[in-house]
Parts: sequence; C-alpha cells; structure tokens
Amino acid sequence: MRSQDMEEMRRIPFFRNVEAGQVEAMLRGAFLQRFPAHVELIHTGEPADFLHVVVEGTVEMFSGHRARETTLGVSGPGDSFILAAVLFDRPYLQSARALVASRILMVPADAVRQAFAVDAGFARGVAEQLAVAYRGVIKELKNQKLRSGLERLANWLLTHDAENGSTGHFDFPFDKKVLAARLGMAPEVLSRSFAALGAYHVVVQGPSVVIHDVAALRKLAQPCSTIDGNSL
Amino acid sequence: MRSQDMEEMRRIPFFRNVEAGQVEAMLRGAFLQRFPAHVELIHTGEPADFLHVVVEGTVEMFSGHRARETTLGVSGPGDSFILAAVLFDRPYLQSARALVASRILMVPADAVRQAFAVDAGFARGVAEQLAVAYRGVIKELKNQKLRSGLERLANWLLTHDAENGSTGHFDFPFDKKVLAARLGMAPEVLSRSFAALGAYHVVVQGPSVVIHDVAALRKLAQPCSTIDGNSL
DNA sequence: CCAGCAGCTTGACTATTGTCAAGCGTAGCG
DNA sequence: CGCTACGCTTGACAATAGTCAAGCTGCTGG
Repeated sequence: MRSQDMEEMRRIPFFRNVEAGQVEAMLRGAFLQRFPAHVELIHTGEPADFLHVVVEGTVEMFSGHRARETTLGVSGPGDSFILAAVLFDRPYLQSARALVASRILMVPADAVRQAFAVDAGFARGVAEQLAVAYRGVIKELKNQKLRSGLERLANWLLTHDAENGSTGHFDFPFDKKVLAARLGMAPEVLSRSFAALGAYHVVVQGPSVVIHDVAALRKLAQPCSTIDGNSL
Repeated sequence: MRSQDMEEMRRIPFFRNVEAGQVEAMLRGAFLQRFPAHVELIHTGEPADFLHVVVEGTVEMFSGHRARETTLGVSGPGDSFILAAVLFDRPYLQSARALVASRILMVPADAVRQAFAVDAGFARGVAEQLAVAYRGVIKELKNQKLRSGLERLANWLLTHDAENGSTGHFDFPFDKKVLAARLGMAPEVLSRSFAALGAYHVVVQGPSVVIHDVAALRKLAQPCSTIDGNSL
C-alpha cells in the first residue's frame, strides 16, 4: 500500500479508539484494492481470510440457496462487512459483490483477531459495531415478517428520501432488480408495486422517483422506529 | 438475592471470563425473579433498564406491528437477551414473554455498561455473544427469504430432531401456534403443512412427531450449513 | 445509424400464504 | 358430570407473491 493510502486508512472511522500500534499492525498486511462493478468479493461458505472495509463505492451483500438468491443488505463507505465471521474464524454466511467500481480495504483476519485480543478499545469498538449490525438485521427480519411487499417498498422510499434531505425526489442508488431483491420480491412484483403506488401520488420514471404526497405514502407505510430507524 | 442463589449465578456461563469484582458488581443490584407462564417480561420500544438472562425456563422473543405479530426467536437456559439494547442504552426492538414458568436473572443496565467499560475480558465475551447472535439472525433472515413455509418447517423438524439425539421422534417444546409464528406462517398454514408432510412419512399426532423417513424429509428440506447450523 | 442487449414493464397464469368461519377434541373446573 | 375454553384442524375463499412469456426502451458498440 502506498504511504499516502496508509495515511488515509488510518483515519477511517473503523480505526477510531484503536491503539496506534494495533492500527499499524492491521494495516501492515492489508491491501487496498480496487474492484470493478459486478465482481464478487467474497463467497458464502468460504473461510473468512480478510476483513473487508468499504472505502469508496457500494457493495451488495447477498446469498443464494437452491435456485433462489436474495440481497441481505447494501454497504457503503465506512462499513465493514463480515466482521463476525472474521473475528471467530467462521465461514462467511453472505457473499458480496461490488455494485459499482469500489475501493476496498482488506485486513488479514489474524491481524484483526490479534488486535481484538490485545486492544480493549478495539474490542469495545467491535462490540459496538456488532451490536449495531445485530439490531439492523433484527429490524430487517421484522420488516420481512411483519409487512407486505408494498409496505416494505413504501417504507424504503420514505427512508431513502429522508436520508437524502427529504426533498421528495431522488434517483435510485442501484438497479431496480437489486432493490427488488433487497425488499424480498421478484423484479416483476416491484414493477407492479410502483404502478400501485401511483394511487399514492408516487411517480417513477426510469431511474428517478418523485413523492408528491409524503403524507399519503406515510399513511400507507406506517413507519415505525423499531423497524425503520437506520440509526439506533 | 439469597446467598445460595448468588453462588449459582456466579457460575452461569454468561459470567465466564469476567473479573470476580465485576461479577459481584453486576450481581449486587440484580434480581433473580420467577415469572409464571405467559407473562410479558419486556416490551418493544421501552428503554432497556435490565439485562435479562434465562436461568431456567423458556422465553419467546416476539414483536408486533399493526395487526400482525411474529416470533423472532426462543431463548432457553443460559441465553441472555437484548444485550445489544442494554449495552448502548437503546430501546428494545423485541418483546419477551415466558412460555413456561421461568427463572430470570435481571442485571441493571448501568452495571452491565460499567463492567463492559472496565473489564476487557467481559467486553470480549460480549462481542462474542453479539457475533453469535448476529450470525443467528442472518441465518434466520436467509431462512425466511430463501425458503417456502414447507421447507422451513421441514428444516426445523430436522434441526430439532438432531438437537434431541436424532431419534426420529419428539414432542413439541412449545405450542404449535408459537412454532407457526417462529416459522413465519399462520397457524392454519402450519396445520396444512403438517398434513402435506404426510407424503414424506412425517406423522404428527397431538403434541408428538415421528419422522419415519429422515432421508425423504432431508431431500425436501435441503438443509445447508450457512442457514441451519445452530452452532457456528 | 442501427443491431443487439440488458433492464424494465406488462399480461396471463400459477403457487403460496393469509383470513374467516365452523367444527372437533381435550384439559380444567365447577 | 357436563360446561367452557382453548388449541388445533378443516374448508372455502381472498390476497399476495412468483413464473413464464412477450414486448418495450434506452444504451452501447460496431
């Protein structure tokens, strides 16, 4: 890794509250790699050799079984993935692919485990990240089990709009078929759901959405802090 | 708490690798409480005042939204719940109710946070528990999104049988309607699914099940280590 | 400029799952 | 002993979601 990259890596949020020596140790064997879009970074079932941190770009976490495939989440800059697998040397439960060209920091698993064993600050940071991730998945599971596809879509639209300044209009951050998998529905069903949202004054044209009547959409979506809030 | 109870509590797995002083501090303000069946222990959305550890009994984790309700998991002796909420002082994402009369250790949240801040061994233990919990929920999410109701049932039967000595017959550990919620289906659908499993030589009579042909059931279920394994 | 392709949409149909209502059986209780 | 309540089952139906096939649209590369 080039020394200016090292500088940049030292400052990523993942290393906050970690002893300088441990940061060095983790970065020593690390790679900062560029991946083109559509490339698969890790594969379900394989041993966890590296911790991956998204520096730049977007990564889809997904997994398949039999003929089906589904998206479990989408990671952006600052997010690490498969931390749990790396820490306790377990096989990945998810695969990951780059949705757009991305820069990924890859830290060797044993360096992470070593830092975890030695540096209490890092261990607490890891626990916090795992807690946030855990609560995120619980929310997703509730979202999946307690709502219909249309409700999930309505809530996704509201959440995504809120994350982008609540302007009432935005472009999709990834292909609609990824959104469909993310929401747990077939792409055809997503199309029809967009059509159904016409009655709530949501207009979808190509890659862009306009929410003309947030109140109406909110009434359908019934957002709820114990399912939707992205933060806590 | 009585001193003999204190003795018992000190030995529960949750406190392994925790400094003796921190165990004392956590137990000092703790309650060991008995709850009758069907009582609700915690409620979604409320602040996390206590960490709960199941000492004896069975606890259902569930949550509702609008008219629906679903079971997110079932905890038994040794399991703690809502650790993530307690540690970072966030509202519960799940409710809990006792399925049978149960003994629950309730540790004040600030004592847990204090021990987490002071005792690195405890912090690492917490991280490990969170990692295991996280991976469990990811598996459950995959189970939910990638399989049909019948497949989920078939896999549950195989897993439960394996956990009970693979004898091919067992009694349900809780009511069928809890199992239905656990599997994410209406009780009526569970009934029909049992009927459908007749073709695979599964016989359900009242509270007991017999799997006459594990191979046939396995062929339907297609169990998979990245969805089903309870351990990793 | 146009062919080819990928992503998306639409229609028609099927499969899966949920809902409502009625009925059965058993455990608990007066 | 019979009443009641509850859990469970079954039937009939409705809603939701998936599949297959065809067509549209906008982009890319020759």
